Amino acid sequence: MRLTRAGEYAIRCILYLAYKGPGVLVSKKEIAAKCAIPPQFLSKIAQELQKARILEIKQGPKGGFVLTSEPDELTLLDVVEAIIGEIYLNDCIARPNQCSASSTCAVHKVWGKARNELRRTLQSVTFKELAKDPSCIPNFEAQS
Amino acid sequence: MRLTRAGEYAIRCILYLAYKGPGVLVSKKEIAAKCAIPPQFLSKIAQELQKARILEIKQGPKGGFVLTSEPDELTLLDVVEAIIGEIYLNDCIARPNQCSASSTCAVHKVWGKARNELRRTLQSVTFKELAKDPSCIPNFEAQS
DNA sequence: AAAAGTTAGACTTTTTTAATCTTAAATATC
DNA sequence: GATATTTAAGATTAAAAAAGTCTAACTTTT
Repeated sequence: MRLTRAGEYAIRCILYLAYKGPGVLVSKKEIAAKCAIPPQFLSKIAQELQKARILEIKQGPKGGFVLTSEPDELTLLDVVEAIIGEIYLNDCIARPNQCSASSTCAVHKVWGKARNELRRTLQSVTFKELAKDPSCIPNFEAQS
Repeated sequence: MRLTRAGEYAIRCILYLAYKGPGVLVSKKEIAAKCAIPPQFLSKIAQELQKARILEIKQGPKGGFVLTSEPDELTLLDVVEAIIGEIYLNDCIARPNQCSASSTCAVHKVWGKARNELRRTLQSVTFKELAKDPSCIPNFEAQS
């Protein structure tokens, strides 16, 4: 019951872009270095984020990533689910047809509730707020 | 971000025992068959549950498992954490020393909050309540 | 056209989860 | 007490998922 590392990396990456400002192009190299993300792995993550229309990738020299979403509309949930897919806490809820028990079952309901709460909590936080607090990633200030 | 199958099995097993009543001995074979759990895997799960003092294992012929906890004091959280350990939603919260960011970081706080909510929700449900609704596992009634 | 930077998909490695196998131990029944 | 039944406990294997890397191709600036 853990967020994958890819998910954590995605959050860091977007946080960094949000800190730099929407519309500002930042090279992959810089992000990888500042956020301690393996560069190739970052590419894959960025691709997913682009598919979700959270950022845009610009190729060629002077290429990099640009945040296209508005930081005050972009939530933690958006980024997490762009990477790991819609959040489910257990298979029973994720694939109801594979669970032989009824969907009205009491255990089922609890997990459903827990899932909704979790999603709501992650949805309540925007990157605009998060980017205000640069303590989340070290050395945000140093160098460009 | 999913409950492991071992966790789901544990819930089913305890639900079945709670349904039968605390203090009632049920054979491993019966539980495995009714709850669709691989018998050997059930042994391992039961061992963990015994360590957590949720049930007791009785060996020999006429052996099996007995629920030792009171169903109205035993929560979903107890059973889940007996199997998968204390719940954490991300590594950053689970192993603070490995996260280079400060523990006062805003992202950190959100995950901490989400985790607390999740644990609280799972803790709010007892097996006494759950066992009232036998729809969770099929064929509860059939046979002994 | 060349060089710099990124893509995209396949591939490999590592880790985790799931399940099984084997030998041993406990206990009811005869 | 011997035997049959039932579960224990640890090692091992298998499967699945996650993490990361490699390669060849594509874009764009100069």
